[in-house]
Amino acid sequence: MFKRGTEKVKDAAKPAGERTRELIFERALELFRVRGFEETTMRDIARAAKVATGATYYYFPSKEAIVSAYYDRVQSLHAARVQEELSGKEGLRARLGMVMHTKLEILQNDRMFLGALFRYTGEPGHQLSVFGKGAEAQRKQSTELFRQALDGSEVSEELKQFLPWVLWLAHLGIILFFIHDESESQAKTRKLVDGVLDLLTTLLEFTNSTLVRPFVKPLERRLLGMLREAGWAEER
Amino acid sequence: MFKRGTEKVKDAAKPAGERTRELIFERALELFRVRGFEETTMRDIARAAKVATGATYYYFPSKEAIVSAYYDRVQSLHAARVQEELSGKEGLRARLGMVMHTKLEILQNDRMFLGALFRYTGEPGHQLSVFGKGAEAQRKQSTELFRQALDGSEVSEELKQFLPWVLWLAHLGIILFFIHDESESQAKTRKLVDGVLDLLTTLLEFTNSTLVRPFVKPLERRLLGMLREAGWAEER
DNA sequence: GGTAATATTTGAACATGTTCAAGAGGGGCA
DNA sequence: TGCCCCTCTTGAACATGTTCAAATATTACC
Repeated sequence: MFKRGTEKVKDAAKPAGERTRELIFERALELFRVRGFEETTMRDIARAAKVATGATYYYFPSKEAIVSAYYDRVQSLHAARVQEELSGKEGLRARLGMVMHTKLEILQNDRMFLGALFRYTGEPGHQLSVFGKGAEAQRKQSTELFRQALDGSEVSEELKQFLPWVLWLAHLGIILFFIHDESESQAKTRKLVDGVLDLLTTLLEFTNSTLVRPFVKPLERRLLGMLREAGWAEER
Repeated sequence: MFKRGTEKVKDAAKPAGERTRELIFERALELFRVRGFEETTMRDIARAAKVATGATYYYFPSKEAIVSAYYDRVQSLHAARVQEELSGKEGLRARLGMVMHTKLEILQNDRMFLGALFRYTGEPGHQLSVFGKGAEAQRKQSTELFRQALDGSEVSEELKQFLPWVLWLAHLGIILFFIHDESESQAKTRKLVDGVLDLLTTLLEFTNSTLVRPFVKPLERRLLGMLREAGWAEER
């Protein structure tokens, strides 16, 4: 599909279309932010980018795909932030808090159109379903961040295998809550994140205490087995 | 909007439109089942019901609203089933299992278009958002079923206050899993339900043991406080 | 039964996401 | 320079959800 040869010859100069793509992309996001996703039409976007109506479809397969591309960028911004701040940050609670809160910071101004990300959640075959094939790489990258946050902390081998995935799932829920949260600066979501993480930390410490460890260990095994059986294991 | 007077006079005979509504409704569901939600057009539905294209909108405000009406029916079927089977069924595990599994039974043949229910999950203002105002009555009724399942079991006052809501949330997640589950007869979902409930039951017993109760009690309080703060308390 | 009010039905028109055949532009190469 | 191929762009056309003013059927009431 791609001609490697031409790339080598012309390298420094961006392909001409690259600029158009970015133009469309940025204009679309601006409109989404101001008017919302629904209220922005593809014709609005094309007009704002000074291209023909159909041009957008040369770069994005659908309107939702623009939001999906935005989320790719979010993901990579987030990965960078996490990479940057994780080194030197000690303590599981602080590390997880950082991962969650930086994500929310990045999303802060875009709550208006984030809902579009969840539009195909219930449609398995769809390219843009959060749980579908198309988002597999995304999921992997995102769970990887949580896995890194766990590095160096005292959690059992079992937990290490599924906690990242559970945290990713929880983080999706938090984003949903965030979208619905009308409190000032979404303070309620921030509190919820802190509350959940405090509780999680407490629980982990509790389950690590010699008193209950013998009871908890088999439970962790069962949970792991259950999630594996549910098909979660397939994705590593 | 309604004339109470006329209702009293003419009661036995259904309004003429009622039959049209049902016709449209049933034909729509048939098509959704066979072709799926996306692939069925409003024109298809109207044609199948032998009415004009626009007629559907006299009875349903949108295409998704048909699925929403379907879900209303599911809800009421479910409530009936639960009412019927709950009396005489002893043991929390069995009672919860019944509630979950009967729900899945009712949904079994309609997985193809259930996804439409989740389409507006991320859009707070939307009438059909699962978490929005429009579904408040639904949520209340559904959580009420779980509350009833808890009746007569040994769970703390704190847990009784939020477990039904947590179970409702979990049941939403299970429906999502169900939709994505391509295993034979969705056996994986059934296993997941059983696994989750077994684990929950074990956990509840564990937390009720005198050994750990002193530690667990404050945790329950914290969790309750957290959920209240997150705004969950508003809905009773 | 007749009549006015109300409920229902119609189908064209509209808005918008998406497709597509046709064309413009531009760079490599003889 | 002229030609070819590939990338990019265009805008009309299409499909489909939705709206609406007008027409028709039904009902309530005398």
